[in-house]
Amino acid sequence: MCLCLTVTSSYTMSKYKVIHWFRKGLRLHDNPAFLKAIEESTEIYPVFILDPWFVISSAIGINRWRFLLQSLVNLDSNLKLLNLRLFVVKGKPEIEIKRLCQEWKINRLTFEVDTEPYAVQRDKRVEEIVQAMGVEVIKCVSHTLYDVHRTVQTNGGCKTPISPTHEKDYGVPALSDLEKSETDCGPLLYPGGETEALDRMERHIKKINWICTFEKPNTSPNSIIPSTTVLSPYLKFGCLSARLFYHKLAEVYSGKKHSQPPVSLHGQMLWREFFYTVGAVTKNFDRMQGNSVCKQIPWGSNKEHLLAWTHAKTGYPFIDAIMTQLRLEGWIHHLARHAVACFLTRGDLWISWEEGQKVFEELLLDADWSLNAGNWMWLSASSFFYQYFRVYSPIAFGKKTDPNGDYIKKYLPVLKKYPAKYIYEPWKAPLSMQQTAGCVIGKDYPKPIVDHDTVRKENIKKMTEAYALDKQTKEGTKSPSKKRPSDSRPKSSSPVKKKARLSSK
DNA sequence: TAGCACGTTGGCTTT
DNA sequence: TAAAGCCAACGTGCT
Repeated sequence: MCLCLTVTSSYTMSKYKVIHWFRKGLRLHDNPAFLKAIEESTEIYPVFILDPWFVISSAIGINRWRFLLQSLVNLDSNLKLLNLRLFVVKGKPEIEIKRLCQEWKINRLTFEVDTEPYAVQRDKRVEEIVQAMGVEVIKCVSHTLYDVHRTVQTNGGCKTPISPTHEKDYGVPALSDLEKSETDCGPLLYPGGETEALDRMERHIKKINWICTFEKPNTSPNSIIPSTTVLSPYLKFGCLSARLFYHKLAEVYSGKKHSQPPVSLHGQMLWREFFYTVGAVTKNFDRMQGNSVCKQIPWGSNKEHLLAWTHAKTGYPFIDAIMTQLRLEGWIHHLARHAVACFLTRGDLWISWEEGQKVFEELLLDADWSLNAGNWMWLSASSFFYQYFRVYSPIAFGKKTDPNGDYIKKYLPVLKKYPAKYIYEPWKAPLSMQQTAGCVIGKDYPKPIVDHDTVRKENIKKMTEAYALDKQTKEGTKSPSKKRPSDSRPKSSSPVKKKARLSSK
């Protein structure tokens, strides 16, 4: 069901001149705010604003820029099928929306609610400005599924007034218009846009057995062909509706035996929901300090190590292959994210998860604010997950699903002649073998920047200390009246209870 | 002494 | 809230 909020309605007209402001939600299917926009409208201006806050920021990598622009091109194409056009505008949203409302004599503004902190502030400012101008604001905070064809049938009467200079004034820019270069992009494995999103979803939905038996922990982090759907970039930009996918899955499940949350595909959607929810209501969710759910851990700083991790030069082929795939292709498997995140933080390098979060924010096509912060806290055992003695081995973990190291050889071709025995630890190969393989460790490929066995033990000890200090600090800030005597607390619980508690999360 | 049963150790680890 | 628990390799002692 669509729950729309009409924020202000200063005067009533039977017909509206409407701006629908696209931000996320770059799609026509399951888009109630857009549907609202074309209801009762004589003129509709679908607008996307290239906010300098994003354009100037170096925090968005080239591959995600390409994905976004492709999504806009596709959105414009799909709008054309409805006799509509997209207007792409550069500038600060509060200024541009105000200008366009005046220029086009707009009396209704529609958009989809966005819960990220920057968006919340931005939207509040925009709303105040247009309300003062007597523009009705409609925000949709919950949705029903809408079929595009039904939308067309119901609303064939409205159109976008187009000037002959539309492309020049409001066309989707090319990467070069944003002073970014196509040649910096990696291979185009995941084209942006709603059309591709729906195609990709349908391709997976057809695999009934695969959907019904899907269990995330059993998928491979290092297969050459992705072992999961790679719908995440499309969900991040809203090229695909999360609810549409959820319902499609439910249709497949219906009447059949199927896997369950948290490991099923439905489970993955619920994890997304979980992080969005906690991210929306937790202050400073993307930082350690001032974040009520985050353990305070005295991370170190080592610029060289951070650079080595960021640029795939740690000397651990499994880690470096993952970081190479991330930079080149913009997507890595969830468990691969675990492996490199653990390595950067509590496992090996003892560097703050906030640094890793920044790198992922730049390089991931699916970089999603809430999920990124939440998962970094998870992996660094700063929140949600606390079993910090479970450290991923940069050597053993990948071997389970790729004993021959094909994944490593693909992304680190310098090691392609290494035998399977040494592919995860090439520094152990005899020098003669290194020479025969054409890759001498320390010369053609880095030596390991840390000794995993050593730092792992040191870091686990540091985590113990950090947890103890964190607990002490938290107890110190509690009011004494609420403090329970320690001997009244249950010392332990039965395995059954523990299990139940874990799975109820 | 091979072969087996069983205890110990070490390594690893999504939800 | 939070130093567990699984598994496989290895060791030991017995027949």
